Amino acid sequence: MAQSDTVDRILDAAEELFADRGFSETSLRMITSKAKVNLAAVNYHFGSKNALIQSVFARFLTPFSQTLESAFDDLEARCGDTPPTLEQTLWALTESAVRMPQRNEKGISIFMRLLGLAYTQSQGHLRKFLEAEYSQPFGRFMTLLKNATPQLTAVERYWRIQFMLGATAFTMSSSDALRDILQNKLGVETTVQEIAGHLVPFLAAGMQAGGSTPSAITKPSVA
Amino acid sequence: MAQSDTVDRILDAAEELFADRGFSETSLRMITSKAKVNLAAVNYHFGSKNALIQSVFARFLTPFSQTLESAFDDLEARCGDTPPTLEQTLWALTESAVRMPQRNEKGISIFMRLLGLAYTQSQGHLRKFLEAEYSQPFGRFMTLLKNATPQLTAVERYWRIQFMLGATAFTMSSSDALRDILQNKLGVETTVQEIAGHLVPFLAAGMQAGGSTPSAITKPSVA
DNA sequence: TCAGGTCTCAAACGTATGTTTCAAACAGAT
DNA sequence: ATCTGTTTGAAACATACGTTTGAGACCTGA
Repeated sequence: MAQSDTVDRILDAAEELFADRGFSETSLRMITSKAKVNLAAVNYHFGSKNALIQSVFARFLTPFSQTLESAFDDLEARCGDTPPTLEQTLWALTESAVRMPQRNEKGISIFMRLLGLAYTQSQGHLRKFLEAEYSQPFGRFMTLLKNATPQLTAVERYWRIQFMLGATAFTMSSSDALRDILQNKLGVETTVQEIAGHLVPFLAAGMQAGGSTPSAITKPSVA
Repeated sequence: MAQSDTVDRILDAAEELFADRGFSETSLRMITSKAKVNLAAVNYHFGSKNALIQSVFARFLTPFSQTLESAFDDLEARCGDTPPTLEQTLWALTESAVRMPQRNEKGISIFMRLLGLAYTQSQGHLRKFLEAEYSQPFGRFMTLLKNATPQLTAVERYWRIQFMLGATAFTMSSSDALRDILQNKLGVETTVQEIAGHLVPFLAAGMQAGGSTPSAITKPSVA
């Protein structure tokens, strides 16, 4: 073999196992046996398990962030002086995710699930790595959101962005299971694209919700 | 001591460590040393680590589900024949969570974080346990949601409920960190109650969002 | 052909985990 | 006070983990 494909085999196996089971619950031995590769190859090629985790993210996040940047470029060019709307911004993000070239039919699900895991299982090292490598498109997305919702106070916008991230990360991270449930309960087949089609209007409506707290919440009674 | 408090000490320590670090990342030795209890006590009192995890959930979920049931009873009594509105239903849930008697000032955060972990880290055994033990209040909540949003199709409602769960679980599971960030960035102090005050209108608006997909999403170009 | 670097392999290392063991300490009832 | 079942204690168990080792295979360029 001209150049070893061991690296890619390890990345493929790790990506799928991580997405299925999480990071701590996936051992190097599971990965190497699925990849049909020697155990030592991981530490030889990547140095450590943590570095492997970061490499798995880098492999799809780097092209994705480039796709995203150019989608934002297009959007801003199309809008001229007026800032893009909230829906436009959300759709730019969504389409960038969906359009990513996939290695296989499960690609987009794995992609989403890994993103969700990155948020919820963040191992410290992963969070630092992602912040260091991909803070720019993230910050740009935040700026677009800010300009698309000038009516919100900073505090309100902050929380609503967290809610959006939560709804997205959570749903996508278990999109496979949720799709199966829907298939069994209502007999409906669903694509990731269709999930996004439901999600974006939900997020946009929540983000632009009117006046807050219709009934003031009562303080908890101190026992 | 009349009856050993070892069990409670273990539960307290486990609850806090699980909330901080997740399940797989928390060892029995961490728990027993934090609880100042012998290692073997866990297996003696609970049988296994998995059973301990379930006990941690049972300790706060059982009283919570009772509180929730009576909150739903009150709500339905107050509404008479007309079904409760979406906001009313969401507030009933939120207030039940906030009103739960807390063991300490971090109680509500830990409560929320554990719920989030239950969803994202679900170990199989935990999911089965929760479904077996607490399906009734959950199903009742779903019915209330259904009656409060008759305009939605079943599929649309299904996805929007997932989005609500995601936004809630995710936000609450990292509410401590998010509150710290807000404190540092904007100098704003926040209580969990206030987070709920932001969250409920967001959820209600998203749930009742109007017509879907303002711009049809394009199919991914097959490379 | 051969030397040198790249890569693979089986095996072992040290550490950490969940669990078990069994003797000692304890409690409450007789 | 003594017995009995319950709870604790220190230690060990078996297993799994991430990582390291050193010898061998392989390819490449001279």
